[in-house]
Amino acid sequence: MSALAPIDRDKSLGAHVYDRLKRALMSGAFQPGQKLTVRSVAEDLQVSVTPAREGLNRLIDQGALEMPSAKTILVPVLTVAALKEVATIRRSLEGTAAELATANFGPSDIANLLSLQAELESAMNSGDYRRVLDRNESFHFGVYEKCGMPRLVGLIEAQWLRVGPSLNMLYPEFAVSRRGVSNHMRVLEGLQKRDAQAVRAAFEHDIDDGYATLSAALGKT
Amino acid sequence: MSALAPIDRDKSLGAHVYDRLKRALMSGAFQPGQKLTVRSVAEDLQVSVTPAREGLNRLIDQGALEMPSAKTILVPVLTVAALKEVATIRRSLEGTAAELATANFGPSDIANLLSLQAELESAMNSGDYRRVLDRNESFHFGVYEKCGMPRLVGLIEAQWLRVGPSLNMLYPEFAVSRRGVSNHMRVLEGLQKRDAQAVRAAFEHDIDDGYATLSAALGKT
DNA sequence: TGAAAATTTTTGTTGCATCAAATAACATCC
DNA sequence: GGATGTTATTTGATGCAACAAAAATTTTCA
Repeated sequence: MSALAPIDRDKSLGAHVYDRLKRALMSGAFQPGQKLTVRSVAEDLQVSVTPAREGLNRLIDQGALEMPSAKTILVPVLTVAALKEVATIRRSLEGTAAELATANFGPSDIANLLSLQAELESAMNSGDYRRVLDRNESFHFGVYEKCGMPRLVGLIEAQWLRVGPSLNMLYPEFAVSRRGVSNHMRVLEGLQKRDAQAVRAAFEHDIDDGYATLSAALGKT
Repeated sequence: MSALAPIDRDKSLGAHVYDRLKRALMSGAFQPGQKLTVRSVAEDLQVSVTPAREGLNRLIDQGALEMPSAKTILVPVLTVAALKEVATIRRSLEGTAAELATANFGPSDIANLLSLQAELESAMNSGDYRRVLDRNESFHFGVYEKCGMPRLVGLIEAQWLRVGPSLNMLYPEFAVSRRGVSNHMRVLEGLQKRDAQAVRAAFEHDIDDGYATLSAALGKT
């Protein structure tokens, strides 16, 4: 667990632990199946066990970590069934967020997305898969956040957190899939035409493609 | 907070606290706006502050409780904006769960729902609003749980928990609305015909009706 | 009388020792 | 050798005292 560094203390330590673990999870610092312990996290982050346990429990609550038995905390290994369920939830939630966000998009917002997409493609061309994943995330949430429903966006984040670790582990196979590019293009077109249904459809398609790719990669494990 | 009684100790105390608070919230034991404290919950449930705090924080995490400042925990007062957001999320999630559940329904499952609905209507006729709410909840989750996606059902539960306290406060005005009956009827018809889209539509309609009623009642506060 | 300041009380957070249970390591036996 | 029983270690949970900050209360003063 030395993939973590000490944190600075201003607000709640438990919240800090949660944030740091979340980022570590999304950036692929932990392997699926890896065991975490309250004490090791506490030591790495230089806090006592109480806030460490709080951060871990929050992640367990939202399904970003697993506790198969009373004394073991694991980074989840994504099963095909779990992936399918997350994909189903994501389709509902992200489709809705995207649909609602469309009306709130102005030219400058679209310009921001365009530059994000450009960065994504350049990262893809240079084989920088980690940056591909990062820009992809920014693109998606750049749209969702404009729906003006923070609780909805929070739920979506929780779903991403469940797939994050496995996604990172498989990212060369995943990020190399170029179908995502055309889906994002259709998002941008829909946004420009203010066609909410088209935007929703593009995101749903993107999620379906990602699900298929990940599902196939998972089967080979 | 004397609306709570001591709990028995077998599994995790924090989990128990969470369960008890959840039930208390859904059954209307707390008023929206009411202040909760770690110590009072700990005392009522006869546990130390650590598991009490854990249970409270879990509820805060999923939005069933609020923490407007660093030292105050509140039962949320539902704003119109929050209600609208919850209704949007519920439409997505519950619509999807209902749609997916349809294929898994057999005759005995439908019979169970029918008797639940009969109990609901008899409770409504006798003016037992609390029982109306209870049977309504059982009806909804009786369908959703058959979709075979526990994570999805968990997300739905979290949404109900957000509306629960305010729902209970207003339940005479809310439960008296008879539009729910015809929506449930359409659910049952759709289930019998195995028409997933009809079932989804019926639930979405039910949620919309509930939103409208609650929204109106909320405005009068 | 009423607003501002000072004081007391309340409150969530944190660190840590302790506990019981689960896990791991090891030895034993057939 | 492999299964089984035994011991040692690790681990999450819990209770509790101490702390700093926020709230509530009281006092002060114009």
